Amino acid sequence: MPEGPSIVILKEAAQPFVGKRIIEVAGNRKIDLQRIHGQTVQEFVSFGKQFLIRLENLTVRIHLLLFGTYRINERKETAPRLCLVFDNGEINFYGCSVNFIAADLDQLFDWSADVRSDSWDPQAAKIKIKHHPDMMVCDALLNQDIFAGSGNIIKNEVLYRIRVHPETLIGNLPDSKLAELITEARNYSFDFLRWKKQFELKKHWQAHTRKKCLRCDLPFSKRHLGKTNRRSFFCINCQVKY
DNA sequence: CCGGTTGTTCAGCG
DNA sequence: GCGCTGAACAACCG
Repeated sequence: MPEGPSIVILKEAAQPFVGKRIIEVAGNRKIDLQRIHGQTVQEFVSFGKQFLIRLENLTVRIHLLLFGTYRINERKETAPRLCLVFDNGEINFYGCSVNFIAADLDQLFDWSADVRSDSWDPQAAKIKIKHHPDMMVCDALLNQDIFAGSGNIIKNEVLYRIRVHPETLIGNLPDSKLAELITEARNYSFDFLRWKKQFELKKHWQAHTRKKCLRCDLPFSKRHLGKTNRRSFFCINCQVKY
């Protein structure tokens, strides 16, 4: 479900509830959900993989993790972690983390790190990533402080596009390749969003879960790499280790 | 039917 | 206090 672009889709789907009052709250999350009963939705915000529901005096933060799902105006068999009912419908969240944030969102979130947002700042990303010369590029693309919203699919697709081996250290990456890395992290996020909306995301995968390289026809390597130890699909022939 | 995963946090350890 | 590891969470696909 949830790399950043999927959260953008959720935000768009939830728009009918902006300005609406929560007339009923339920869910199996072990916090006092009734705190938000009666509050009005000011706006829905996406930040990376997080979905924020900004209310009058606090914000609900939802993270769908690996398996989280949601339903709008319908319910699943299983009990929702959080259910919000409005006078024009309801939204249900399952298998996710739910927390309340009382702090100012601008203090908490670095909006410039969200690769998919208008606030994305590639120059800021360049400065941040250069602080980690010993970090592998595969870990950098999963670092939410630098590339908020980028996940394992985006990681694999971006590294294949720019022909860089996932174990390349940031400090060894030529400046031109670093620039490509930052540019393509954003580009692929937009492609991901467009394809996901058309229900054809998987069709466009060139690296993720693929068995062989489209460029040279050699078998892909599939290994768990980096400190994040996540699946990497890559071509040792076409992707250069700097 | 089982194994694996588009993710993150936290406890426990050395 | 640090970094590392593994567990926990929980749903769906192949």
